[in-house]
Amino acid sequence: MIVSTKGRYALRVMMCLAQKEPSAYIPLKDIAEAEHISQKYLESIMTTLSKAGFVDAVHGKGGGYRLNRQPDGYTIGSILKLTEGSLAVASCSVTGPSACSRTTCCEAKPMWDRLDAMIDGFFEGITLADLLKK
Amino acid sequence: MIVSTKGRYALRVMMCLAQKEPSAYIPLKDIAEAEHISQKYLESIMTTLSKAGFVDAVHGKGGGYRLNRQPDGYTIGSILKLTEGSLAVASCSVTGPSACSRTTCCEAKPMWDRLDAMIDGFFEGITLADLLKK
DNA sequence: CTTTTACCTATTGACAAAGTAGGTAAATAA
DNA sequence: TTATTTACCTACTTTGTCAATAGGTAAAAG
Repeated sequence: MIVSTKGRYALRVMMCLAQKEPSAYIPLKDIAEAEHISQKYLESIMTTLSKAGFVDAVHGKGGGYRLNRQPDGYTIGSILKLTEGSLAVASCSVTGPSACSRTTCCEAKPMWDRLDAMIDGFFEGITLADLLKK
Repeated sequence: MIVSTKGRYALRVMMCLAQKEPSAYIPLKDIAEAEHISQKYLESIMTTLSKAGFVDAVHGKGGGYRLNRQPDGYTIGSILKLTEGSLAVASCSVTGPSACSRTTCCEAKPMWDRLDAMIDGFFEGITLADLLKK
């Protein structure tokens, strides 16, 4: 499973916001209820989206979250990469401490890399607006 | 991460066997040592491969495992699907008890399905022989 | 100054992945 | 026949991540 609930919830939330009045701020509570997601869990996702500049957040009464771009300004890839951290298919393609030690000699690595690139291209070629059209 | 060690180990083992004398039986111990995989852990993987008819297994002295087809008779997809169970990208595309309850109404489902099909095509289009050529 | 909201730091529970332990059954060589 | 080598089987432990929970603090508006 490449995409966990975190990424899928993020997608749903963004789609939810995209269907609201663009200027309106929607409180987290409302989003959680509409999407049947735990309010507390959703908090961490919204914070991620907010810190990355994907949504505007406003405190206090009348506050909440809203998109700060048109729906076609968000690729699915950007949302998923932000919330999932990585979309790597196998740890072979990962760099850093959890990287595969065989990276330099593994015959399969070019295959993993090709697939990673393919998946990246797939998600970068779809925007929120595309999903809403259906 | 779509592919765990189980699937990656299975790939390596199959590639290892493909490079041996086709008629020879290779003991599990030798494979484990050559690939630096825990002998006990590898057992469960070999059993899966054997039961599915991907390799021949022979007990006793002089026994072990060997491929029963040419390397181009194994697609990477068949090996991964066998050992990983499923290559589904999101639980949206899974059927059964762990399936996503929104399946019928989720706007994103067609996207997951398209990606799943793409990944399946990718892995089914590569054989063991292809990997060995590199 | 009270309410509403976002934001922050832990902790818990569930579950699967990864690896371990200790046996049984089959086949061969001696 | 007997000892050895091997595959096969069942269960357990460890580890780590995901998903969710708990209990606060800071900002903004009425």
